Amino acid sequence: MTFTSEHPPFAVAVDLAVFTIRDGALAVLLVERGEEPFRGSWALPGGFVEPDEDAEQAAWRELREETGMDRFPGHLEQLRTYSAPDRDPRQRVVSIAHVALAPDLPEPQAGTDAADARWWVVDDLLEGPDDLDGPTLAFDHRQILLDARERVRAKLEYTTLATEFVAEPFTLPELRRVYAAVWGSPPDLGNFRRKVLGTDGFVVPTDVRGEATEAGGRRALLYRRGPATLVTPPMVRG
Amino acid sequence: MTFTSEHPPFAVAVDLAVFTIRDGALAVLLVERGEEPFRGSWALPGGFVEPDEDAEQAAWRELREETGMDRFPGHLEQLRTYSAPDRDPRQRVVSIAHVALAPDLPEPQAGTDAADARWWVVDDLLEGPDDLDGPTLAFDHRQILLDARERVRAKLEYTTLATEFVAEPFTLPELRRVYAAVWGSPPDLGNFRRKVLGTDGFVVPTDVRGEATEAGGRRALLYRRGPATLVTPPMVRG
DNA sequence: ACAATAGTGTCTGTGAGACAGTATCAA
DNA sequence: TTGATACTGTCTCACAGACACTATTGT
Repeated sequence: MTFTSEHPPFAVAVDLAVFTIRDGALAVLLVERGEEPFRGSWALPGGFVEPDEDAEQAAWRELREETGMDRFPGHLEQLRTYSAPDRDPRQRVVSIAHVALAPDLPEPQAGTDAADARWWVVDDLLEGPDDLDGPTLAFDHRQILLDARERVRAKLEYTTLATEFVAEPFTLPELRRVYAAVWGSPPDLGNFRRKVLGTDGFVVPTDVRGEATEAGGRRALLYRRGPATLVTPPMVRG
Repeated sequence: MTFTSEHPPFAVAVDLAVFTIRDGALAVLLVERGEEPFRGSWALPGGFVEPDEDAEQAAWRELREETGMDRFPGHLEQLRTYSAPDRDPRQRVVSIAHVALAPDLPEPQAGTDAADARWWVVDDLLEGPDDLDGPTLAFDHRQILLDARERVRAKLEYTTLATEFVAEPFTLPELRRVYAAVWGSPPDLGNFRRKVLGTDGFVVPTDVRGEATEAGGRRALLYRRGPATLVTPPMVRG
């Protein structure tokens, strides 16, 4: 590996697929671009990596900026890096994409360089013959979003990551609705409870029951996240 | 995401953890650095991404250069990107690390900028109280190697990737030795056969038996790789 | 009482773990 | 014939799938 300073300059960015559950559906945060290229298009939030930070720090910083929160209350992990030479028409930009999960967040603030920002139902962006209900995404962000969704779907199978989608304390029916939203159909009720409660450290019970809903029905017990991170053997997608 | 050309220049590199099975052990290709920094240290092979290629193309190119083969005969995938600001003392270098798997390869050629290149037993580099038998790796390559090994270990559980470690045609005992090398102990013989042969498209039988060994013993049937890529439910690490 | 939601119990099949036994080879 | 290696069979247990049943709430 020879280094000479004639190597071409790259810009290095992070892009974020920030997921939450809204109204029973998996939703992702998009920003409307206020600058060329793709002005007016919707894109994943992101930004350039600064000289004194690594990609993860840059991702946390963008997360705080885009959501307007001091401390983003969810999970963040690197997804993969996208590096096609022509992925940005301006110059060579390599993007280190990340996935973030959070409990239902408030409507986001439009950042300084975004015209607008809002949550979109992921299926409206990715499904259907012609992505009926959603806009076309800027850059290669459709591919990033596809990869990010698949990462989340897969990780719900063998990790306890689903708990990052609910605010503490939470009920098991709430947690089950996370799986329903991400996988498209709910896991069997009894088997789901058996798996979650049988996995040591997945959730820890409180002695408090949740609020009554207007429809009536038994009030569910509240839980908090446990220390476990892996589920073995994995759950299987319904 | 605002773009202005004052964003600092990064160099973008690919680094490769190239694995093979040699003498029943998982081995990785390292090069001895002929340039500063870390001159004389051992490092993962790699190089800078050129203006007209993406990271994967750069990785394939490096793979051909380092192994001296026209067409590298194995599997390649992106691992993750390492971006600590001080990971290279010369300037800001972001490295998109990759994992490659191949059947037993010839001794490599030292490249133009490497003093030497050879295979190392991975456990000699990573295990033991003070990495007894191996050198200290340059840059953050010890961490990359740790992550790469874990990726390979995990992927043997739920994919058919093990077949990339053996040349076609191969026997089931050979394939089993791959698992033994990567996981540290061999899976149960009978259960292993049941799983591999019971997974549709994992391997396809030929009607030929392998060569006799000098120790004698029954000659094993030869197989080729099948079209399947996933193993469900996964194998579990012994 | 009834509807709605939370939670329990149980039957059954699949498949992994463990390991004993059989087949085929060279010397 | 012996030792070495390849291959088959089987018993058992854990656990997921399916689904019926009970419990607790509001109206």
